[in-house]
Amino acid sequence: MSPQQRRSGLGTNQEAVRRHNLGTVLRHVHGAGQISRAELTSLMGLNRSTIAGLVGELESLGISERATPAGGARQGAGRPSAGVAIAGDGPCVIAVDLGVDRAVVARVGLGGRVLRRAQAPVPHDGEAWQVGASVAALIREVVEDAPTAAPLVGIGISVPGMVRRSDGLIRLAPNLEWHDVSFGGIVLAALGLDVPVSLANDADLGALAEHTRGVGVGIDDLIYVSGNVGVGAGVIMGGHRLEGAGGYAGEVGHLRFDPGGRPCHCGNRGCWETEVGGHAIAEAIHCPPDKVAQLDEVLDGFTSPSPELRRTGTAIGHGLASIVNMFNPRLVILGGYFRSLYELVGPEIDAGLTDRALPAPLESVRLSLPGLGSDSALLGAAEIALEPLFVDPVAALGSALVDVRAQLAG
Amino acid sequence: MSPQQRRSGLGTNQEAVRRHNLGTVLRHVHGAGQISRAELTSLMGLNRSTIAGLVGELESLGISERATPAGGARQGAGRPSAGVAIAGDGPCVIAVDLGVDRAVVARVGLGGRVLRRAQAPVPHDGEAWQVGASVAALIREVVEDAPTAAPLVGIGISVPGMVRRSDGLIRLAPNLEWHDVSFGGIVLAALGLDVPVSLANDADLGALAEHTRGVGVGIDDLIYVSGNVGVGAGVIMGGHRLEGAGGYAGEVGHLRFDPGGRPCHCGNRGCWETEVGGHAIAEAIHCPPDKVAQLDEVLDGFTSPSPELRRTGTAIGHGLASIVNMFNPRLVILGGYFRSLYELVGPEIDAGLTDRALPAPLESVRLSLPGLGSDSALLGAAEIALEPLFVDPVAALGSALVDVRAQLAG
DNA sequence: TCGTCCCTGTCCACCCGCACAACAAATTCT
DNA sequence: AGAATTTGTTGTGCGGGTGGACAGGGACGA
Repeated sequence: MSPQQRRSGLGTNQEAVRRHNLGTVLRHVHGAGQISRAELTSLMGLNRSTIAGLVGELESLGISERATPAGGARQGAGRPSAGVAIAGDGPCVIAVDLGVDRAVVARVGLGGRVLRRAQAPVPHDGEAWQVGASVAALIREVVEDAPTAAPLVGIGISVPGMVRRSDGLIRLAPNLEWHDVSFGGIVLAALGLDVPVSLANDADLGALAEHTRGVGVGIDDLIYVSGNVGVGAGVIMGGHRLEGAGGYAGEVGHLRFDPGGRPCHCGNRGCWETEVGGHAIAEAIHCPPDKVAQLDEVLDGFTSPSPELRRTGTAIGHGLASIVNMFNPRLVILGGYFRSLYELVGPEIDAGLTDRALPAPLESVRLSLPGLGSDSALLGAAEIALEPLFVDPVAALGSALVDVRAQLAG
Repeated sequence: MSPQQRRSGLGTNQEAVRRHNLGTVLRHVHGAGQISRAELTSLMGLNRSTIAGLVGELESLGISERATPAGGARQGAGRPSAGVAIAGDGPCVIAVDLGVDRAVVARVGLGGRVLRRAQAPVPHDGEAWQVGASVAALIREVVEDAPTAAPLVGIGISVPGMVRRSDGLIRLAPNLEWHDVSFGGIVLAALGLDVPVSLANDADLGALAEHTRGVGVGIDDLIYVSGNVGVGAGVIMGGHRLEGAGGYAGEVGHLRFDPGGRPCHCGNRGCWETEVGGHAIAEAIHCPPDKVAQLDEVLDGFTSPSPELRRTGTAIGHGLASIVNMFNPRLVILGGYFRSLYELVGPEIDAGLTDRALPAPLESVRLSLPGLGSDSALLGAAEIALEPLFVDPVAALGSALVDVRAQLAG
């Protein structure tokens, strides 16, 4: 959601104004990590005294605290502006990055600061409740050292599959072999807690995180293409997540690529994924099938690309061209094992894209590696969990969980 | 733009609240044509007295006028609510639908009412200034009988090509053979006027119009696929137009369809357009190439589809499947000659889509014909010209042109 | 070292816009 | 016809952003 949330046709009353302004201040603090009141006034276009009031409210809510004027970048004369910093025991969230072979869990505070992290392998044929128990154990671990005063706002979970927007149901996670799994409920049950849980697709969250604090800061039209066994994309257009009717937008893996190509697990032939998906690449580099989940590590061991890999690079570029034609992004971020591939066959990918994309969309697009490394999805999960805080800080804190440690013990 | 315009990170003051609420009231009046104050209060969630104040301001601006309680649908007891209707000599806009072989121009008032229309053929090899002069003549015609009091808010132009969002430059209109044409400036120069001009792609405007007052009312995720010699799409996601970095989003005609297919004018092989574009279909039905621009009329003469046409229908369905997978729309509207085709080979299109789309996005999508017939793009052009009125009615009226007739005479 | 300049934080009165309550008006239901 | 119901109108109150006055705090120049 954007500073102005997307309501359709509603009016605005002054209560909503306050909510929005308070949330926007917090969003700026979150984005910058630390920011001066003077910057806030110029960014938001409000009066000094108004900003003072808003900042005061955030402080009394225990979200932010006054900081000494940021030592570094002093620009001109005049009284230095007091900083607004994120409170040490301010609100935090749990972020979960569920991968095909491992789960990463982190406690994350405002500003995207990872306060503590833990991870564990996930069995290949694990049932959802087993994985849920394992994730719950990791959550208990990262909550262990949380300050008593720090409220837990929610849990965000990144999923390698299609997640229904309306209720967070995992419709299909092919590489976990899950169908219609209510993973949020499973984790909550395993924890014995009741906090807001948000789930979303890993590529969508990668896009969100890169837009908030990665290479995509300030770029309002970007796509994060993720290679994680399957191929998917997260799309941000006009500064907003592209979700689609059900939340399934961005399924670029099943773009028609070559009608005479290999059969795909979706039932068709020659989907893009059959050419550039994890299994296709594993085959191209003669990597054993059981190592597909660690494909990025395997690829990092390569120093020079084989001809097969070069051909794969071209195929990636050709697929990206369709994506660029369809969405006209300013930035395409290559995540997952595409990250390692871009190091190896970058020129082939670039050439494939340049060859097949239309001139107009091509001239404004740029390819890039993720700015957050392999943490994009994890930090994106933190972002969606934090989101309610920016829509209505007071309400979000009201429904947050206080003293999580005690709650988990009891 | 939505009721809440997309500003990034700005604060809201009460002046903005008033602007927004006034614009939102007007948007509702525009959408419904006529609406009661009571409906406005419940739609916008504001107090009766606030709505009364807003409606009063619209009346004093000469935009709306008080109407007798809508006779038809009386529901319960109680005093009937006074209606808000669009003023007879209220603001209006000029809408231009530039086609490959003809231009349609209309004067359109709020509520999407076409007050007067005119059209003329456009020479196949016309230069931009010639077409501009012809459009200017049509504009003079439709303005002839405009009430003196009615202010002209702007001109909206639908273009069969790629339009740069930042300045409305026509980057490429392949079937007009235009490159980098500043058509807005040309028309204004021919008129000797200075009013706001907005240009956009015809498919984008088709989507917009169908979303506002066609089959897509209330559906926030839809795609309008337009067949007009070339194939393009207009995308609305989350209630907002999908524009992309440069404004070129939705170029679905150059999706990779069959790498071994026919060469496309874009330089590649086997773009979707080479299978389902105007020229391909003309060939399939043995229609002479110079009649491609009137393909819809030719198709309307058919009663039963040939096997070639059936194959084309399947190809359309397969292409739509890629689009549905990428965007996950709730509604796909088939415009241009796809409209006539759907009457002929609807089952083949449906089957092609069902065959190739993923189950999750497929289950919520529906195909449909345009609700506005062949006027979608024209009414969409009116919509973008009216847009400033909903963002800030007072400001838009301030910069509108009064007594256009006199201005054009002088 | 001191004074000036410039910018910022704080406090105040003020204005604007929405909400709320009370009353009048208009229609339906009994 | 009277009660019930819903809406328009009016006046008052309240919340929230604005703007000015004043004080605080650092940079720069003399």
